[in-house]
Amino acid sequence: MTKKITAGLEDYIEAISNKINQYGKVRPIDLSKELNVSRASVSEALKRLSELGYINYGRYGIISITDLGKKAAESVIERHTLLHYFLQNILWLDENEASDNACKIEHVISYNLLKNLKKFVEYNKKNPEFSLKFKDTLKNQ
Amino acid sequence: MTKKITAGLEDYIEAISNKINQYGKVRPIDLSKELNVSRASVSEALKRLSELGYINYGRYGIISITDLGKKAAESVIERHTLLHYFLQNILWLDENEASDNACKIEHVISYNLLKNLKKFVEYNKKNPEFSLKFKDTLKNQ
DNA sequence: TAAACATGTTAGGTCTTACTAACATTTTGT
DNA sequence: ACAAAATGTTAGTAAGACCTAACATGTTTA
Repeated sequence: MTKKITAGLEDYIEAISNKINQYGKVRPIDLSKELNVSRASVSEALKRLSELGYINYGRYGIISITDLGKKAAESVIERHTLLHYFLQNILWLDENEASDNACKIEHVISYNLLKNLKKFVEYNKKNPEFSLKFKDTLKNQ
Repeated sequence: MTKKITAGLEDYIEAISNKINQYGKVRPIDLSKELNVSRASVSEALKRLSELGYINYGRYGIISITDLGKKAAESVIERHTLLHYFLQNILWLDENEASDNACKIEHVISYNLLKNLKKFVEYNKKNPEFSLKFKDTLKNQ
């Protein structure tokens, strides 16, 4: 199991990983915009993540993720993706609301909840009638 | 919609309400044990809740909940109960894990997530085959 | 290339939440 | 009733997360 990290730092490592995957790099300013925090806060978070061994970073240097950071990022992103799918395709929340809620819930769920939710989503994909009928009942209200 | 309150204070107001419902009263020491925090932390939290108008409380006085506090407590407890049910009877987590996860998720979900989850749980109660079959697939692994 | 602008860092605050240790008050037990 | 134990509060400290303002460095462009 990956070492513990605060919800706040999980948000940073998640955003860093996503930006690097999308654009090949991230700058502090991108994180500032993405996470709606000041450049100063980003600077502090990067320093902390770097001290904890999740990223490589130095004064004015480029940001890269370590293996430890990659594991952490994959773990958060897995939780996020799964929750987002569940919220959007089973509870039928709209895109934005699914995303917002996933961003918060992803930091607090246990491993077994993740495991069972994963199986639930799989089972639902194989047997989609239930959630589709549920969707219909939502409309007629 | 009830005014915003931090996750921490929500835990306190929830515990206060539960204890009063169970025993007719609460003392700081009960909250300290229930929430696994120091007596000092409870003291501070009670002061804050009282300043915010959620409880009536003064030095060495008895603790009672205001109408505002009752609304807040009902709101958290509703979320908790619903999540607990979902986690225990649809995702099939055991009692303790359902409870622990509900305690954390209850603080971060949106109103629409609550609303749809409520409907989902209702729908599931009327059509329980899906979750029962899902339960079987969990066993055979 | 040098000024203007964008971006990054640091310094110094604030707020919330928690802690321990010390002190105050209340309750219990003899 | 009074000492001992339990409970409640206050003071002082710390960590996390955020902020603004000032300063440092990099980049763009006239």
